[in-house]
Amino acid sequence: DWDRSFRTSDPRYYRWTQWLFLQFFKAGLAYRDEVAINWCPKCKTGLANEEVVNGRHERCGTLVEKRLLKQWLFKITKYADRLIDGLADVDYPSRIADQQINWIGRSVGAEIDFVVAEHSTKITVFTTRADTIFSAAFMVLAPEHPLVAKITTKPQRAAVDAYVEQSQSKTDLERQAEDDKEKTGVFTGAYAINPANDERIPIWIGDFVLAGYGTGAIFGDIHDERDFEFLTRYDIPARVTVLPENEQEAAKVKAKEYPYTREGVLIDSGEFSGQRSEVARDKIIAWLSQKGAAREKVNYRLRDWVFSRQHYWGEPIPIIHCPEHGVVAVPDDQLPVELPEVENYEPTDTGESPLAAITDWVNTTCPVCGEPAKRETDTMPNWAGSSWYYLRYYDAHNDKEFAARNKLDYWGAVDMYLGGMEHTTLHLLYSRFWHQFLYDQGLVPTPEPYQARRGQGIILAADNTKMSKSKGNVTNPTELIEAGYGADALRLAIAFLAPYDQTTPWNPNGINGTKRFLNRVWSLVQEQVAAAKNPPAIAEQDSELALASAIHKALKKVSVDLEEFGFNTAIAAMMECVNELYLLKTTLPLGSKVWGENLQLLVQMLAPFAPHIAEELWQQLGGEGSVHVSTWPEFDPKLVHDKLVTIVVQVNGKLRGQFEAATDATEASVVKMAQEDKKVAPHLTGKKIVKTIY
RNA sequence: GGGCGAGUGGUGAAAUGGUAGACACGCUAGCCUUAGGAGCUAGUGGGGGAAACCCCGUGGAGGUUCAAGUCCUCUCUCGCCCACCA
Repeated sequence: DWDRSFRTSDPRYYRWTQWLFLQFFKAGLAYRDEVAINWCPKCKTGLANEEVVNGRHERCGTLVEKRLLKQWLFKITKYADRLIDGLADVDYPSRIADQQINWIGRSVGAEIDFVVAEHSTKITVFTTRADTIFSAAFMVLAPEHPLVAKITTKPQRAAVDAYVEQSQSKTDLERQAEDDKEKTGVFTGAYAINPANDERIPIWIGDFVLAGYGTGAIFGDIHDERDFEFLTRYDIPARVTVLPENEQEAAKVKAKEYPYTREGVLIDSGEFSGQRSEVARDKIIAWLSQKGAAREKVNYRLRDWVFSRQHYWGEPIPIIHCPEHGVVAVPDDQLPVELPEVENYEPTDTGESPLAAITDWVNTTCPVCGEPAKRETDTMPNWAGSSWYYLRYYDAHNDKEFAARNKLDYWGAVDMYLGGMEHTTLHLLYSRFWHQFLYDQGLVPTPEPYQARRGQGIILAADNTKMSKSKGNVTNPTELIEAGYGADALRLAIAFLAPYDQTTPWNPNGINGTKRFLNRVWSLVQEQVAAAKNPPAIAEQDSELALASAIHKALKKVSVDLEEFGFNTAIAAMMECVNELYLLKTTLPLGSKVWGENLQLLVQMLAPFAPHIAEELWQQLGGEGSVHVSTWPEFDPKLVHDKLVTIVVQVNGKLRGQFEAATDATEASVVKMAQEDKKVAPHLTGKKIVKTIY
């Protein structure tokens, strides 16, 4: 419906994107914080975690750097559980749901406090293996951990400072240890007290510990592969507290031959010795909690969503900074905050948006006090406008609300949402988050935006890599159409290529087949239309029945396959049907009313796949109105069943013969026919039939 | 290292546990045509055979079953996603 079209870059649209942002802001879910964010030096902007793939910006492939910047963030982590649980109520393919669950990375464990010896400070660590607490041999802080400077002893200061500086200059990719690269760290000189057994353990810093996950600190022991590697390298004494039940294996574990990371039986763990580790885990957390040194904690791999961009192109974040009143929302009646006209929209390298240079735009007044204030100059990411666009289709031109409630109620959730797999942890996740928030605010009627989701497969180039403009391996559809194939043949070729959700290479010759098929349909109808001027006198009932049967069998297959996205097999069924019609027309002359009616059914089936040719043929066959608004035909169950069925006979599991039998033949008669079949009989002579399966 | 998925002809692919390779591409031969990069007909998994027909065959090894591409166990390979996430 073209009356409902709009652009997300149009101020009449992004006015509401800004308004929705302010709802997040007012609910405390959009906040400003100074964080080490991913920075793309080429695009000169900050990025969300989701936009960094293998240490590179997913758009341009540039190696991402870390920068400490004051940024707008969305508290998507608050919705982590909802984003997981909501998947149970929608129809998504499991690989999409699994990927989102995996991305959110829910991890249940505990936070445990270690007191720093000779200090009053505590360091909190996160662990999923509280049962191994008695084996804690050392502690490691991320280089960015706020306590590093405070606890480092004088003799170690120089080494620690050097290490911190070195880690900060590394990109994420460089910090990631590859297989041959060893973990590095440096001792702070300080010690922590293990709350379980009061042992002193050394505190190290190491860049394999991530500042952004958990508490940025861990305790290390022999029951973790990374920790094992670290303690081996730096010769830190360690103790085994979990043993496998297998005695031989347990001996090797005791000898510290390798890190034992699975569940087992606790030893050397105070009152918990002798218990199964998975049972002891919760008890130890409870025990430490009583002492005030631990609490249950769930962590997520998901990070809060960095929402600021330092681009000109983006919706301005509708915020005013007032020296007196701080961060103030732009009042609704002053929306939209439009992008100013500029000479130069190139990004700067300062971490500031190019908007910051436009003083007469930046300088404004505070909506609260009317005193001079400055506009926020960061803009929103491309994901902002796309996070709610589907709602705007319900009420595309409303200038009072983002969409009227009665229209939202009427349309409800999106029934079927098609899109690429690459959106799974970007747009699809983001828009579910927005929608869940809007639902909580009472602004939309459904808890989830999309009832069902399907991901289409990617068509690869002939070289088996993804078609992309930058690689220049793209087959341009326009060229095929200009080469005389037509849009219908192209649509069919794409749909026929492979199952809808499958990634598959483009076969440049496939379109020959679909064009040939359409030509055959076309010719058949032309013959019919011409012959109908002098209809044949004789009609043969058996052939007419065979004709209807061929059509209805295809109709059944197409009807079922359409619902299941089985487009390739639906098209195959129509091809099969047309092949059969070509055989039939030799015994049943074209031109009859029966032919006309059945060909109309064929054209109706074809219409969703080849809309243009179907419309033309529909009119040639005398169809009323447009084929595309005609009622989808129902297949006749009586016609899809054959009168004869092929019976296949196996003897001792081997295929020995086949014959045709009437569909309504009795079991006894079919068994008799099978035994008497001239190919089957020789395999039975001189043998006793033990069992017959019909 | 973790998660998910997939391995079937020369190619893309079909196949509620019941005739493996539907449908198509490509190829071969023939027909038709002034011509074919059009159309039509026939053939096209491998091996054997004059033929009827027989044997083998869905990455590999086992298993369940009257019957396995399909179910189970182990294993190899490839693809996608995530990844020092404690």
